[in-house]
Amino acid sequence: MAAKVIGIAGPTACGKTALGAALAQRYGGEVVSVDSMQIYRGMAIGTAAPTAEEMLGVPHHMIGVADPREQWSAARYAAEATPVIDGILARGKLPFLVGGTGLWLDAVIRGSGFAPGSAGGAVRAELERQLREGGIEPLLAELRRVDPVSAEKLHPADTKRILRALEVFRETGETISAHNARTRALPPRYDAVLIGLAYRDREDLRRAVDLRVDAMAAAGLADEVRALLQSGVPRNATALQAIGYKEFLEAAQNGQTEAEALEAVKLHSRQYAKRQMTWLRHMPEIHWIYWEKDRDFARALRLSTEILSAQGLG
RNA sequence: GCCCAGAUAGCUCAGUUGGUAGAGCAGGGGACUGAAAAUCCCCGUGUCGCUGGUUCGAUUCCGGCUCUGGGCA
Repeated sequence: MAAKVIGIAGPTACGKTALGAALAQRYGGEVVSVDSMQIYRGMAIGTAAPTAEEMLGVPHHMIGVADPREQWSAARYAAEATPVIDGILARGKLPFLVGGTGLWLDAVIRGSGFAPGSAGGAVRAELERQLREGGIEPLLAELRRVDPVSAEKLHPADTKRILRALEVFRETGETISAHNARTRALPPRYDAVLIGLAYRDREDLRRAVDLRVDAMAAAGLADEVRALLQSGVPRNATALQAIGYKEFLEAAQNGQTEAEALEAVKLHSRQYAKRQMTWLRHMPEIHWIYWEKDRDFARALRLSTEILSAQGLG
């Protein structure tokens, strides 16, 4: 029987961090962040990583563990987070997986099911060269030949996934569609109880995002971005694709003000939240808790414990 | 007060040699298995400022009015 873990998901700025820490405190658990940008060091402000006070004395893992010059992936994350989760379980405690990166959450719970090959690899580099020189058509034709199922599903403009599909086939001889079908059928590594947190009204989300971004600015986001650049993080690093960072790089290039950069951060955060909701909505096993106008934290806590005890926890 | 230019989708604007209109952005929906805070796809009816006139027919042409820029007083 797979071990039980709790997952807390939801769009950005909806209070996952606070709820996760409070629940972990109540249940004597530990928090594992599931966030593709909080893993990088030196990005606490812009990624809204929990502060010491916000952690409520609960141990938090997988925050600030990576060099921002590195490129982490969902697979790398799953490989590193799994022993951490198992360690928590071995100590007889309950792991709370808290974060907004849907794919990563999925990946840890499922157990690493990724096929080999990755950005920076030799096969990928070769594919990227072919794309540059011949365009997508020949590659798409190749994919149609070796993996018609994937070719049918992918839009011709989705070069990232077309390349990845070819990469998997070249690396392993198995098509990515066959690989995915096979790993999907495997039992998940953990038995996860998923709680989703979201705003009932989109306008409330918007307000929360605006407030948070203003708070980040007041906390010194601009300085944090500068410090990252000064420490030698290249502008094209994955870490600097994070919302809250890339906008400052762009603003500097276009001669825009910090205020304009912050407006872009707010806009991109809203659009990101929408994409997160799209991802989470297709997971039917999530138990949703919606914030009403009053954003009643005590109620969210109560509903959460009800969900958990219904699942035989607590 | 006079002259000129503009007034079209939430915003910025294009367009219709007269047959009721379309881009970008915003917004909405979706996809997603080693870049995922990434990447990709789909979705455009709105008194064409108001009001008269010409016309079979006006958002388009003409007159008046209102508003907004700019210029002259």
